[in-house]
Amino acid sequence: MQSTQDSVKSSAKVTIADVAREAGVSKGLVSFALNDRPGVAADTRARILQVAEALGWTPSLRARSLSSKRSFALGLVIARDPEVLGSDPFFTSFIAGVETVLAPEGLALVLSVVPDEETELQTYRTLVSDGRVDGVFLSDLRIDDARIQCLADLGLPTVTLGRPDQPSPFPAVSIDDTHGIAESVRHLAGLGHRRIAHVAGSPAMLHGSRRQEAFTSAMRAAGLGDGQIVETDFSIAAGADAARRLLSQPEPPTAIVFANDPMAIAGIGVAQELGIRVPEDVSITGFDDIEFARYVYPALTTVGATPLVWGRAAAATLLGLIRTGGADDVDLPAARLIIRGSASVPAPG
Amino acid sequence: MQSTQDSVKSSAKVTIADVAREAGVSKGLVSFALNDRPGVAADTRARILQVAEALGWTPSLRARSLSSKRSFALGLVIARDPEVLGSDPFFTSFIAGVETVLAPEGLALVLSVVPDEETELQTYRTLVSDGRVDGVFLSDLRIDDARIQCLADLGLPTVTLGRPDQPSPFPAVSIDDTHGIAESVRHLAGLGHRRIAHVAGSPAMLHGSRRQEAFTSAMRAAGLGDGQIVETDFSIAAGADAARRLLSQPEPPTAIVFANDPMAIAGIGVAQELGIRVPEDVSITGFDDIEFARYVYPALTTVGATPLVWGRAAAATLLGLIRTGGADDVDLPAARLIIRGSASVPAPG
DNA sequence: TTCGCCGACTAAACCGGTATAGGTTTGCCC
DNA sequence: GGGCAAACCTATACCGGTTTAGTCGGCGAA
Repeated sequence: MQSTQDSVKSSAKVTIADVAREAGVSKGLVSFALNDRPGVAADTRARILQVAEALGWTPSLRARSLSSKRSFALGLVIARDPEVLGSDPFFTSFIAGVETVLAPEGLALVLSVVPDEETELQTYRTLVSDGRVDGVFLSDLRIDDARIQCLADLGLPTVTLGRPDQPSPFPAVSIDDTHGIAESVRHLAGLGHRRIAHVAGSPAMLHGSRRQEAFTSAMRAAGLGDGQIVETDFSIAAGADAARRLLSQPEPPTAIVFANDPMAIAGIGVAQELGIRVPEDVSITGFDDIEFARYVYPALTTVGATPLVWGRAAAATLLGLIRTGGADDVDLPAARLIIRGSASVPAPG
Repeated sequence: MQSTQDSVKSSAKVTIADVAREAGVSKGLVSFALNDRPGVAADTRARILQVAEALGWTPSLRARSLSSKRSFALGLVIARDPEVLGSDPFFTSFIAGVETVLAPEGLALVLSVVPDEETELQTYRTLVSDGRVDGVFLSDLRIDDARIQCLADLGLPTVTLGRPDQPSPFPAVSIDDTHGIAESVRHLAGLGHRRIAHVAGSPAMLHGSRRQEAFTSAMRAAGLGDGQIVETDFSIAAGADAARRLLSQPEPPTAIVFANDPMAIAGIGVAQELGIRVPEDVSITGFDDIEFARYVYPALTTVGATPLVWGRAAAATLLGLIRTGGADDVDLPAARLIIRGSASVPAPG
């Protein structure tokens, strides 16, 4: 209140040189103190940090990027038809989870939405050659996924969402979704269903084929044969088509296990449209537990995925990989079946 | 195939200095040629670019950022409860639209998902002080929105999604959503409905209050009084609650206009749960035309928004603002009513 | 012929950090 | 008391572009 002090003397950004001068040390030492590295006396370090604080100095991200060859950002590339993407709430929740660990670290998330795989590979290359990110999340793993080799070649630190079907140099953060499918089948079998069908996701996608396998083996284990399977691309439209096909048969299944919630919800809609009651005439289960699942009628019996938790774990793992050069695989708790109203005992006969 | 040529001689990144040497000019001139500025002879420029091409030179984004004080990235901050966010497909489509214009320009999108407004303001400040972005999109405009002043103070180029209710220094990219609401009311009135209710979004949000006003004035214009209105926060849960409240009344409305699709879909669920038939006993309309709208039963009569187009327009406008220092407001074509099965003539009586 | 000016181009400073090769102290040991 | 190493710290060269202050040659006007 009493001094016409500096501190507002100029709106020019304060730099490391200002801090160094004010603290009576060299730029280099300020840098060392900031990144707390050995070789700085404790009291000197304290003084430097205090001066920095007083001057309100924030090291320039840009300068840091240039000299340290890091970018302080992580990347996520999503390859999907935007139209289809919209109905899948996975990514928004996943990203929210990622943010919870990035934000406190001062890291940013660079997001790309691209239409196809070729563009996706190109995007990774650009991301690397621009030095835009320090690492990426690899999602929607596919069978024999070309992106793994691409990212390995690029030398870009990566965390895969799920364990690839091929040798991979990257840590995987996975959630066991086969358990939930098996639980679904057991639940339905326990209710008395014998003709259970599966609307599978794309067999080219790892979680699609894995859930399908889980379905088959659970069916066999329950002594129900292989069960009828219709493959889709995970889209709502495809799910609706599959449901229509299954339910229009002479002897339709009494229960359908859908590989994701959007398709299951479309399935409920198709059944109703056909005058088939859910769950009296056909039981339906989904996978994901998206918010809609609780609010459609009947409420969807589904398997609860936790994209937010997944995002958090993936971000923590990627951060560890980048900082220490290595990271272990992480296995999240298996997704569990959530019982609501869309599955019940089959109609007699 | 025949020459053991260079080009792979060293994996070291080729820099502007390499290009300059190879082309026999100075670094500065290469820079001038690259950013095609006056003062370079046409043939010299051509030669430089050709050498750059031959050497496979890509200017370092980091170096460019440092010296030019730009970051070649745009930002989008979303403040929402991640749980609620997931059910709203708006952003994924919007982002996809944004990407279609950013990608060809070599720009990246930095995305932040934050839990509340205070964090959002802080995020903008960090984004600016880190020089992380060259501009941002401001979405989910609120009444008397504090973010506008904040962004103006920060001097961050901004495009608002919709026209704010206060003086704003920023260009607005808007879509008229009142038209669609009015169309909905007229459609329902034309079918013979007299008791029409509105499940409004948050009155604190601009599109919430605007749609509500549009509803009210359309009702009056149709000579149907003010109509019953329930305010929500746009969330599915709130929409379900509102529907339950409305439909449990002694004299429930025969039609409900929902401020968005997720709430409308929840509304259909609630009605079915209560044993109220849609559309026989109650007609329902939504807003957004999310993908689910086509696949629930009955298919949702709703107003078609076009987030992808919006994203494209917003990105183009923001780009223009950043590059030329100014940009005009853009008005997208009004959202139109899409008639499906969830609204029909009311039951007699 | 000479001056002035303009367009093309060069050299070097600069952006704001990081990294590294020295320089001082200081303390300890023989 | 000289020798030496560890602990601290400084000076300076980067990182790879952009930008500015000049340099230089040539041409039109005086």
